Amino acid sequence: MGEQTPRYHRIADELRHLIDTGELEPGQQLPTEHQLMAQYDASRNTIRLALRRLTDEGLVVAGQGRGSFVRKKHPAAIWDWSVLESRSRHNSTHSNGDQWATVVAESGRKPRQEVNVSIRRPPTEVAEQLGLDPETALTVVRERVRYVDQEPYALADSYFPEELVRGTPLMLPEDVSAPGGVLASSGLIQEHYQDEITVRMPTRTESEKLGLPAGTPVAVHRRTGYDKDGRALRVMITVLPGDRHIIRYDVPAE
Amino acid sequence: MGEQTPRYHRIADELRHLIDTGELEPGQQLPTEHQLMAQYDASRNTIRLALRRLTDEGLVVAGQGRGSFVRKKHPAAIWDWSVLESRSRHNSTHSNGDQWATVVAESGRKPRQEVNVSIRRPPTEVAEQLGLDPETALTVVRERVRYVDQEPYALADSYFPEELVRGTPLMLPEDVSAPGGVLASSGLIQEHYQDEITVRMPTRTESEKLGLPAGTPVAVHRRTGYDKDGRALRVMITVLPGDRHIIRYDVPAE
DNA sequence: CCCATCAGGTTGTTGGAACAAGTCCAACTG
DNA sequence: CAGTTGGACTTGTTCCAACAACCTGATGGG
Repeated sequence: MGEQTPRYHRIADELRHLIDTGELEPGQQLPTEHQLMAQYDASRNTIRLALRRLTDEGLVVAGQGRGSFVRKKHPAAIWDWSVLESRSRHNSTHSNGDQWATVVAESGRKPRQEVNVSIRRPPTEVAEQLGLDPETALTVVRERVRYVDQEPYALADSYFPEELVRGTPLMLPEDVSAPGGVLASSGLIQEHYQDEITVRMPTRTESEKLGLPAGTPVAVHRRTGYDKDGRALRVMITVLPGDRHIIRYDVPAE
Repeated sequence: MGEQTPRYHRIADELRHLIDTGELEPGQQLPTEHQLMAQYDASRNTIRLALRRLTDEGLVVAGQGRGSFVRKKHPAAIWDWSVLESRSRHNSTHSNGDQWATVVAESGRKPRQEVNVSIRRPPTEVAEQLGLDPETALTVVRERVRYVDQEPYALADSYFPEELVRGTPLMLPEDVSAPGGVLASSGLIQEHYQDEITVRMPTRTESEKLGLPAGTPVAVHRRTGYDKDGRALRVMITVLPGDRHIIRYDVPAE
């Protein structure tokens, strides 16, 4: 009986095919595990393995007591960090700090953020980016959880070298409309950014804060702002659930 | 016995903690399932659920007959599609088509690609980006599988409107050093790009082509090139395994 | 009529068992 | 000594069983 491919693989493949071809529409309920057991003459374990496969691929969501459903793709929000945009705001030193709230509000949805400010030693990775000594350096950390229409949307943590922002409004746990502007008022002008985007599975805490269903990876967007001398002024790390975001850049070619 | 959090959650948490704190180092073998069964006095099912949790998070890889190991993070390759780079190549109309091979070779590693060229109707998504009729439009499709040192690295599919490239070398299934240049020789100059990055779990075929271990998401980088009249000349879709890539942009702020 | 309760259905968790398939190394054979 | 074989070990697949947690809709009481 040594089939080359396991049974639950093939069951998953058949179900996936039904989803891909649209025979099972987004939002529609899949057959129950019991029904699938009968349909494929397999044990519940095998059925559950097949279903787990689909949920891990992000095609299906299951809810205890409710059933399993074809996942409907979120209308992905466009996260435009393009060059052109930052250019169009002439001489703008606005960081994306909270022009975010503005942009969301303009699109008719309701932004909300929880802000938490603390002073502490940054992760070594961040310390390196800021050119600080990982052992001794202190940073002001602004941790934000962003919601749109009460739905968790992204995590955004900003790190500033402590000596640069001591005594500024950045250290207050309130929305700051333009952290970049605050930096600028201290003569600290972000002249260029370096963005690095990586992809991974969420940690457990990220998963909880963002309410992510299984099989949802995240993009980590790390923006480091430099002044004209090449000194790093801040690092912002944004964790974006993969099912809710498109990151967009407009790039002039020449 | 109604514990609030399931047993396999807590077992996974403990193991994850060992990994996070470095008590279990990257590459090191975890205790076998049997040992864990004894250690936690749990059934094999429960242990396997805990382990699966970790593999799904990308922290652990398991091999049949070998054991389970802490996953060692790949030395991530930096995928620099920054503005500055494309600017520094004065008047360059090079797309990233195969300056890729050059860049890889310069870093002392060995690039290889399998190229497959065909003419067919593009996915509706691509047709829209190119401003073509999804029902009738034809595109020249260049599908590449890229390897570095024999390891699969990325999938890169380019779509050109068929009428734009008819009769050009782009239709030959060979490496083309500068598809952008080829376009240019027909008077088609890409004047600006729009990049869109999304994150998702790989499809099964992507998983196979790229040899991805479980728990590895991918970034999808879609670059659309436009001429100065805003006409879309091509779409390149690159699938980048999350464990092997950092996408980088340098962005001037003003 | 409205609301609380309850029964039935559904997925989640945990235990147990057996065999399959792959890996690794030691012992054996030629 | 080289190559093969075999056995022990490990993860992979599949079955069965029972209970827990949760949701939904129907039932019945106020």
